[in-house]
Amino acid sequence: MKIKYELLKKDKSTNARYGLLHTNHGSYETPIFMPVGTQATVKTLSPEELKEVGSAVVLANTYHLWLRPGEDLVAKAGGLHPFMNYDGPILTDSGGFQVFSLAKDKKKDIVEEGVHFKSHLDGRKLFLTPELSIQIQNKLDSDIAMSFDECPPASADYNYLKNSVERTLRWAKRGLEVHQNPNQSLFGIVQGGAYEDLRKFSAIETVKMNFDGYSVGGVANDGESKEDMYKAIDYSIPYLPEDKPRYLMGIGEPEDLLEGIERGIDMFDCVLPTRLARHANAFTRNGKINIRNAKYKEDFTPIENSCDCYACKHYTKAYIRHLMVAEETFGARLLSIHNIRFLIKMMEEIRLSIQKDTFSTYKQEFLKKYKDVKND
RNA sequence: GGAGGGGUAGCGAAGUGGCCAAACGCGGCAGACUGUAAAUCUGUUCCUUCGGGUUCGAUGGUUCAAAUCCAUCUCCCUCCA
Repeated sequence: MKIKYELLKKDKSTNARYGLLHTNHGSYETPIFMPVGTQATVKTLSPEELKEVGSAVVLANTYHLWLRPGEDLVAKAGGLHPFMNYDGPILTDSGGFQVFSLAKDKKKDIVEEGVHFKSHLDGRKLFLTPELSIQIQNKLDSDIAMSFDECPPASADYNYLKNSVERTLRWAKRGLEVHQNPNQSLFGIVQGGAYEDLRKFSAIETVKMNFDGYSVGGVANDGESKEDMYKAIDYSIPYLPEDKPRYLMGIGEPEDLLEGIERGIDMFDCVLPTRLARHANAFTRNGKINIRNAKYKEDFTPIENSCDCYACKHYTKAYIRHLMVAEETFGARLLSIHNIRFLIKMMEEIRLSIQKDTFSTYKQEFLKKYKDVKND
């Protein structure tokens, strides 16, 4: 069975919407934040811990699992769900982003057929095509597969983007044609940088192919300004159908989640909560803090008194700081739990506010506090 | 008592006449991170009113110039007695 999106409530004053995402592994409210587990694990967290923080969908990555351990091995295990012991929904990214991020300063050769590039593991030559990406994802047996798109750098000019958008459309079609897994949904990806006509064209043409959901891509590239990101969303959303989920790829700063939701996004994924955790940063209602800072040395209070996560219920900043300074992995785990819980709790509150038509107020008040931040 | 080796920034450790306020590592202090080649990377780390000032165990000397050469003292390590 494919996923199904059920729109339950539209915010009165913004494009924010509240809905339900029905999957083969449960139904979940949207907007939703999805943690990233590139190599079939959300770094440092067990599936049980993911559940405990209220997480539902997790991401895994086609490129990485293709290279290691290989999609056939995962298929032998019965697919990603049994392989990683996760019974919630799994979304696989297509590898399009890796072509961009791994080969940033190196040789890569994007041709009509696909992309030639080198393995980050052993340097051997690889050739990834839209068909191969989809076939791998079929075998991985994720709930949601992503089209293989080209993720152009933020510096790409109009002409490059125009060609890229057109090629991404052809790739989307090719992927759709070979997609076979009846239990797996497939999303199309809208590209086009911050250009209104390109985003519009990309959205309209992608929607014509009738995917199970649509995402706005190319917004988490380095060098991309927030303004361009918001434009990319604004220019894409009007052409996306209301009865399908909209997914903003790679975005996870609290401010950006609010901006995305306000513009009509339902799904987000981001490595930020887990990466920041490993780098000793914690989200708080007043902004991010670096728990390694000397000022927390003797701070025997939780990261946040108001937080209901395992880390905040049982551990102090002084202790977590000690763990991070001593490079103990438990520190990264506690911070990952907290950071994911922070974003998920935020989404819970946002969903409630949309239902009560108070999203705008919620956003305003959240940002007001979140900005007090760095002047403490 | 004898022979040898050595004392360099918070620690370890290069440097053995000028390019040395002194490599590098660690530690310290900060910062970055948005579809994870990231438990990674970057900056900074004698004092300063940014002109400069004071450093390489101590003191004195040689030299235009000393962490680097000489003398004395002092402390540490190894071996022999």
